[in-house]
Amino acid sequence: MDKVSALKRATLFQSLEKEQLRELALSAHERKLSQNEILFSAGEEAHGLFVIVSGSVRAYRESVDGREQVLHVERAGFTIAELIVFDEGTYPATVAAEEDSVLLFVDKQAIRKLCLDYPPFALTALQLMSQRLRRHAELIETLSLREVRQRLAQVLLAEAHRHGKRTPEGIVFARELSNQQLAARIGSVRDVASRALTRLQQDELITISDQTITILDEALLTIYAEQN
Amino acid sequence: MDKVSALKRATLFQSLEKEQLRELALSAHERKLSQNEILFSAGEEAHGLFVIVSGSVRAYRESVDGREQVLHVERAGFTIAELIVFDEGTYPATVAAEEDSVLLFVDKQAIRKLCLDYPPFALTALQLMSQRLRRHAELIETLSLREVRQRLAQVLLAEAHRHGKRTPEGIVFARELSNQQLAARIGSVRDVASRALTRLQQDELITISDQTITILDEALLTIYAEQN
DNA sequence: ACGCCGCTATGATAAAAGTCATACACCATG
DNA sequence: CATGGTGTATGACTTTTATCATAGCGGCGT
Repeated sequence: MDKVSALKRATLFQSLEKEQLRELALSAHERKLSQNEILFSAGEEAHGLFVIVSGSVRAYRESVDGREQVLHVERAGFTIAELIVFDEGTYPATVAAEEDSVLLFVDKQAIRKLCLDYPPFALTALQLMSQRLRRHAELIETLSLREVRQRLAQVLLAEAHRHGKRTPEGIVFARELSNQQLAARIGSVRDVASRALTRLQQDELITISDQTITILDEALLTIYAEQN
Repeated sequence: MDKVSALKRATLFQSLEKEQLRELALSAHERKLSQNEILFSAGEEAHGLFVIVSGSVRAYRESVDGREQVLHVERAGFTIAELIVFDEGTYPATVAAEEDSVLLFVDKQAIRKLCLDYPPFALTALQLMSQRLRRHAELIETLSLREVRQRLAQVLLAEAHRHGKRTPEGIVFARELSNQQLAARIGSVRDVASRALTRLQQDELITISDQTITILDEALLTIYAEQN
């Protein structure tokens, strides 16, 4: 793998010069993950961050009885666990591969050095952290103030925006998440997610057939997700 | 008010030299808030951040039916809405005064300039954002995976650590939060918070009398808050 | 073809949370 | 001292969410 060009594709390293990327690449090493393989667990000692070269990973927390809540999902070009570079703490969440993935580990000292030597990089890092904070704030609001079916609607809308195609019938996209995965996103359990999905179909907000989901009326579903 | 020494007391500006503080102080201006007065609302155009000089403020989101979820509470020496400096977005939450408070507004351009001119400052900012992210992750876990009474227990433990006094009977602290405020912290409503509080007393985990709360057995309450 | 695995669906029921109504204590203020 | 505001407590009830059990589908390897 060409580590330099892999790093270059990451948003975090956008502002860096070739020379800086080369230096980073020296300390970077590759890590391959099969689907659902755990990269690290919440609370583990942290020595660096990871750049996602291909595939995608999820960061989640789990309760004693095995229930999971996904904090965020990151895809190629993004980084995971940046925050441990700056506060010297342990990993704040467990991270596992959503699909087979390739990552690059980068030592935290190298990143800190970049911040000090090259301020524009620090600004990029701050921007990324800001976006993450915003998304977390959204998630907090959703978990606290909306109910299961609305949260599910939000996830479906997000999926639609990520990889849906607009057609005369509505926004169409391949179903990539099992009921179990949906449940982990919305803070519930498999059974309840299944029912909620059924209900959205009964209410004629979506249709599902053949692992293909159609959002019949985006505006309507959006109102439904946010109202009350 | 001496703006320079007020700024100096903020964690965010810890690493700055006198000269830099003086320059910041030039553009800073004071804002006084009475209890519950709103500083800004979620979604408003943002031009800078605020340093809390005295008092405390809460950042929260609300639903259409008026229910609130507190994201975090900040006290003197801390800053609020730092993230808007770095991602050019609007304010991510509504902020209101928990008690009568004095704040200093600082323009975002001044902060960006500091990041570029003086990298150690950027690192401090990144550290603060990291801590905020960690706390948000905790909140997400709590909201998603624990039930009301456990969330309440967590809030009480946090209050105890913040301003409780250890005595032979347990940790004692003045009750500063109404049922309504407790509810907003744990993502529920007044009635439910009231019942949960009653229940914690029945279970002999805490006692309340005369606006004074005693945590009878910290270890026990902690287990209760986290277990299952 | 067969059983096995992973996934979905759904009925029955229980538990948790929320809603609504009422009552009461406390305190400031006219 | 009556009045209104604020905060608390609690019973009765509904809705939402979770749990448990069962059944079915489709793919896969032996």
